[in-house]
Amino acid sequence: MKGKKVPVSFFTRPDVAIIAKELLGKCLATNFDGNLTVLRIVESEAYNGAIDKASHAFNNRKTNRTKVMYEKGGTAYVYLCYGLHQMFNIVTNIENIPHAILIRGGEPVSGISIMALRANKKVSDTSIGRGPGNVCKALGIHTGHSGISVNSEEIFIYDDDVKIKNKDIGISPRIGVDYSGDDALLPYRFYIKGNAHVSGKWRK
DNA sequence: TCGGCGATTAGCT
DNA sequence: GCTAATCGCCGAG
Repeated sequence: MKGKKVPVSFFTRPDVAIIAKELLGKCLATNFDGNLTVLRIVESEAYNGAIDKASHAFNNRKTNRTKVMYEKGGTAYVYLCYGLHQMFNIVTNIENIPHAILIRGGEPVSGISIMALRANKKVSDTSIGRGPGNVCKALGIHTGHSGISVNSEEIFIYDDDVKIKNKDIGISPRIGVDYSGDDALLPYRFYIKGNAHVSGKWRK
């Protein structure tokens, strides 16, 4: 791996949408059992805590599952959806403010053959890392990793100085959150335009 | 304690 | 385009 780890202070800043946008182009790496796998983040979504109906922590809802979102920025929040897909989020802001960023898509950078094996796909398959469930499958992340730091030995983010130009960044409403009324329209999804590893699928 | 449902995906048609 | 798969979470009772 080349480049430097993103410090925890990157995630403890107050504006979750800016952090989500700045994550584009950075690398998300996992290192389980000596198997290093890396995806470059190409799609992300911001969840704005207590005032965001689409967030699990809306209205400061705090349960056994969501309590991880109240940790300080830089903590991983992983949960199971539809009984079979795991979603990987990064908690942001300071302690007790439950902001989070969902990683929705990534381009394979390193450990590609391992990721293909985990996903039961070919190395050339661009659907590895496209969609939040696939990101977790490729990187080997599961709900047991919820609560650990994203600046740890097992999971970390690093910056290898790949710069994404503003004109190459697309912004849109979030996917799959129709149930959240007006908040479903918020422009909290960020992606790299034209990248093959961005999930383009819209619900309904 | 119980029952409905979800920040989705893959595989058909 | 449509839908089954599949199970932990959470609010109601």
